[in-house]
Order: sequence, then C-alpha cells, then structure tokens
Amino acid sequence: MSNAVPPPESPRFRFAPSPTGFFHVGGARTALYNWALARHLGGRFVLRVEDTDEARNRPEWTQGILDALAWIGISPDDPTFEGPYFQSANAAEHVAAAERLYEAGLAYYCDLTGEQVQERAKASGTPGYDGYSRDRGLEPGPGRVLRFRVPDGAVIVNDAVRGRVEFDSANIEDFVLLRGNGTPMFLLANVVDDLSMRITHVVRAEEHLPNTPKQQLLWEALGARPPQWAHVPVLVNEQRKKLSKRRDKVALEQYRADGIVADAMVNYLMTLGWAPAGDTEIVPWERIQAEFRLEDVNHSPAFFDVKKLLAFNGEYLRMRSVDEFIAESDAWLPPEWDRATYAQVAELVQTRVPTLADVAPMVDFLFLDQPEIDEAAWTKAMKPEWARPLLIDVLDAFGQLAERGEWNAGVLKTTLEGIGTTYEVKPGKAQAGLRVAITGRSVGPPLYEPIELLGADESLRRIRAALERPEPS
RNA sequence: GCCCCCAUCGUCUAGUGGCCUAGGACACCACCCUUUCAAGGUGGCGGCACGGGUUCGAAUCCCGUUGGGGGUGCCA
Repeated sequence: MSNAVPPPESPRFRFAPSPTGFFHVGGARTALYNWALARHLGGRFVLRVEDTDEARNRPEWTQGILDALAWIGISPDDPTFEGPYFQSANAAEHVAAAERLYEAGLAYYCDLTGEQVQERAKASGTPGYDGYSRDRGLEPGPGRVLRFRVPDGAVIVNDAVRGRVEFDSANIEDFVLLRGNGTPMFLLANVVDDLSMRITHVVRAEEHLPNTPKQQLLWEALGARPPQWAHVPVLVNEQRKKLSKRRDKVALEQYRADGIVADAMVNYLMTLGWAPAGDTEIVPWERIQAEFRLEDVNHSPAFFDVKKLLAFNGEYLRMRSVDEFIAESDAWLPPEWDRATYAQVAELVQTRVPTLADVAPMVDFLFLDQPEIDEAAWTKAMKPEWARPLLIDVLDAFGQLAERGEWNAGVLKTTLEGIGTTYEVKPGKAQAGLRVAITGRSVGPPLYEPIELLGADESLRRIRAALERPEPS
C-alpha cells in the first residue's frame, strides 16, 4: 500500500464503493475500468470506502471489498493502488466545506422537515424542494438543513463516454448539503473527497449521471475545476432491469465460490459494454489494459449473461496446463480423496467442466466406497434385452483379464468392444450398463482409465453389485 | 409526472458516410470426430426498432415516433 503523493499531473482515478456486505459484479466492472485506465496511463487507483451511512458500516465489510478487489487483480501491493481511505474519517472536512459555502452565500439553512417539503411539493404540483428558505436568511440551528443555492442557467457536463450532456438548473432543486443533525450528505462528501484527493477522472455507473450536474456545481462553488466525468452503462438482468441484490445473483464472492476463476470473470466483465479489437473476446489482461478506452465504451445497458460467463470460464480452464488445473481444482475436492489418483484423471475432467465446482461430482466415484446408482440411468441402461447378458459377459471377461494381470485401459476397451460386436451393439451402447455400474451415472469422463485406476477387485465388485440389484419393475 | 441516457442477430458486441451481400463471440441447430458427456472441427439459423429528412450514397448525420433503461431521499 503506497500513499505517497504522486506528481500532480498524473491522472488519478477512484473507486468509491459503499460497504454493503458483498461485492457487486457491477462494482467489479467499474473498479476494473478504473484500474485498467489508471495502470495504462501511469496514474493512480484510489480506493475510498464510502461508509458515511451508519446502516452500511461494518468493519468486516471493508475487508470483503479488499478481498474481492484482490481476487480480480486489483491489489494493494501494486504501486498503482492507493488507499483505502474512509469517507467517515473526513467528516470534519465535509462540514468545513459546507460552512465555507454558507459563508460565501452559496448555501442557506432551511427549517422545513422532509414531510413539509413533500407537502409543499404536492400542493404546488411541482416535485422537489421549492426553494422556500432561499431568502429567509435563517441562521444555523438544530434540525435545520443546509441547502445548496443552485444558480440559474444550464449545466454542461462533458462525459467521456456520452459526450456533452446538458441540464437545465431549473430542474435541479436546492439539494441538501448538511442534514438537520449536522452530518454531511453523500453529494457533498463525495465531491469534497474527490477534490481533496485530487481526483482527475470520475468513472462510475450511469445511475450517477443525474447527480453529476449537482456535483459539478459543487466543484465550481468550491473553486475547483471539475474532473473528467465518465458514466458507464449499468449491468442488467434478463428483464433488462438493473442488477439487484434481491432478484439477481450479483455477489462476486458467490461466483468465486461457485468455481468461476478470476481471469475468466475479469475478461467477461470487461467485454460488457466494450470489446477488444479483433475476432475474439478472450484476451489477456495486458491487452485489455493496453486497449481499453472510455471513448469506446458502449452507451446501452448490458445483460450480465451467466451462460456466457460459464463459456468464458470453461475456455479459461482449458487454457491452463494440466498441472495448473490440478492445483487450482484441489480446493474443490474433499481432503480425504487421494490426490495421486485424481492427478491421473484430471486431464479427462479438464475439457468437461465449466467451473471448478463441477470437478468433484465428476470424479467422486473414484473415491467413494459405493457411489450411489442413479435409478433412472440404470433402468435405462438395462432396458434392452441384451443389456444384462452383455454385462454378465463383461464381468466374466474382465475377471479373466484380472487373473491374467492384463488390467489396463487399452485392453479393457477392446474387450468391451469385442463383446459388443458379438451382441451386434455399438461400443457407445455396449458400455452404458458398465458405466452406470462403475460410476453410478450415465455421463462422465472416459470410462476405461478410471476402471484401470479403480483396480480389478473394486471394479468387478461394483459390476456384481449392480447385477444383483432387483430387476426394474 | 418531471429530468437524463439509450436503441446493430435471442444475448455481448464490431462498425464513426462508400471497404456492409452488416463481421465476430455466446446460445441454438446440423454434420464430422467419438466408449457416454464434453472438448475440437465444419456448416447453418439470426440483426441495423419505425417514419421522415440531409447526401450522388446512410447501420453510420439531423428530426420525430415507439420502445427500453436510469434518476427523482435529511441513502450512497
């Protein structure tokens, strides 16, 4: 973590999450955008935890943010990283700025309660605060909020992704700076912090765009030049609504726990609203960092498609060497399973799993005393009239192989195929019963390597056990 | 309601006035490979929301319509 002050000309980006107990994938994308830019431009990525709402303030949640960021490659050990800072620590500064505004006549106190503001709005038919106390010259006092005196005219926001956006200040109400209890509001705190941290680029989600004219006005009132704004489209669900904690799976931690790997997640997130040049979207972070530009970010909301995430994940898993795959999947296996055995089938698993969480269920039969036989699978495999006699022949033939000490995948395979031929059954059908007997399921990795690994005794025992099952009625 | 943003295959996108007969990826379908399932290979389906302009020429520029989204707190 490096908090030394960089040269003033270098760009300073910031990521300002509020702790909520989990890390939103949309937040992850925003953080990644900021990170890519900061690193590419040789600037700083400032992390500021916006913890001013007491309801959203638990120390362990900050650690969650740090962990999540580190997982996607945004590490405090990197010199680009600065922070974390805590907004709550700057409260005095926020209040001081507000008082400066008041003294300069750019803000005024108002004694209306929230309900009263609403009543007046309802009565007049115009929504929002009507500027009731603008010229009443109220002094500060308990219960009185400090409101910003929004100047007349247009506010032009220059946005790196959207271009020029114009707001008429007639539509911007005199918003609250300080609550009745004297504590600062988000808009104020956010601006004062960005200002004092000398932030040059504010890259955040589109939901903040309506706030921007207010914040820009604050920057100017505080005597500073506003930063470069950039509002990136929100992430939406299948119903095209903003991803929400209630309805949707939005926690980065959850995807991680479900076996999504970080590089796949990062790559996928970066392609939501943006695409690298060329014919493939699967590109290493180095290229993303080199190519990413705010000007190229799409303007419309992007659907967070788990199916495509899974496709990316599978692709990334397959890009790994077998050894890497083995090491990475280790944590998803019960500790008592024999790693040497697993290592021998890992390669067969690697091309078959979309996530790391899918590994264990695919190889469990190698480690369980008696894998549970899937009833439907067994019934289906035993349906043809040749199925049972064929499996009995397999049992005999395999038994002989075992006696001759010829227990290896190659021989097992040709033996099975030979028996299939005598029944005029293709290998695919011939192996069905054997597969269920050994693995308990109708689908799985290639069969003969595992059977070799399992050993003759156990394999033959499983075939006998299956054969002894009651006939399906 | 008001303010703001947006609009290319089902989805994510390329495209910045002629290179577009609109390209890629995911999904889907077919075939090949194959001991199941995957993976891989080949091929296919499928889109510029609509209406007006501007221009020799428009997915690209302008206007309108429609349709989505976001915001509208003494939350952040």
